[in-house]
Amino acid sequence: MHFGLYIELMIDKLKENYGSIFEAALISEIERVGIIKEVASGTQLMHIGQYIKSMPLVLSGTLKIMREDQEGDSLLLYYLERGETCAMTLSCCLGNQKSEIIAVTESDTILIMIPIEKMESWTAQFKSWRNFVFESYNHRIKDLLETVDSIAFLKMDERLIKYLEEKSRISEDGIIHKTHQEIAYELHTSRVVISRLLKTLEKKGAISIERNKVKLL
DNA sequence: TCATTAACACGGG
DNA sequence: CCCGTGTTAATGA
Repeated sequence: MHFGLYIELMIDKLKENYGSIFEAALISEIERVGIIKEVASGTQLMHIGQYIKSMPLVLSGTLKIMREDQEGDSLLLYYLERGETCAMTLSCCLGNQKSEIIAVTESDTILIMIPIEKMESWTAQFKSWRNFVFESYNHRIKDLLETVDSIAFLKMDERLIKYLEEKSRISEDGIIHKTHQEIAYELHTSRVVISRLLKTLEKKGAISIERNKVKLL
């Protein structure tokens, strides 16, 4: 593909996703300094302890933001979709802190990376940017609280249902393309439990199960 | 009581 | 055969 045409496409995507919230001057600033990055599904973008040099704007695809312990066990915190950015990145950038989380692409994803030096000047210069950052913060904290509630107060069967609802909302065809093992990994439990719970959900008629597939009814 | 771990059988690709 | 799945038995919180 011709490179100039490719850039044009990305700019279209940028306007499509952010055009309604950012003023034109800010959009062209993003075009000028942003670095477009295409990432294949299943790639780890962020590691614990890594310093963050730029912040991502999601143009297409989905990222999952996860917590990880020393043994490498992990837990899903929330998803990032197109039109969103990562609040953890923002707090890391502002405090020049190491990352507390990991980010993995859930599908093929296109990002625009914004150098963190721009953060401060844009916050002063563009009202829409300021709003975007604040709203992003609010949204992420809301998601995070929901996850905390879910872990603290819900049993695994209810957590699984919530998880399936969230996943099918994000998925294009409404089908969750995951193995029981992968679901277990994200909910931080064992495959036996997921298999058993999915089986009972199927018997209740809430879902249908195929190999590598779960569909909500 | 319910989760985890290990183990095994079944079956589709 | 390999992998995902369904199930069970033993053990522990």
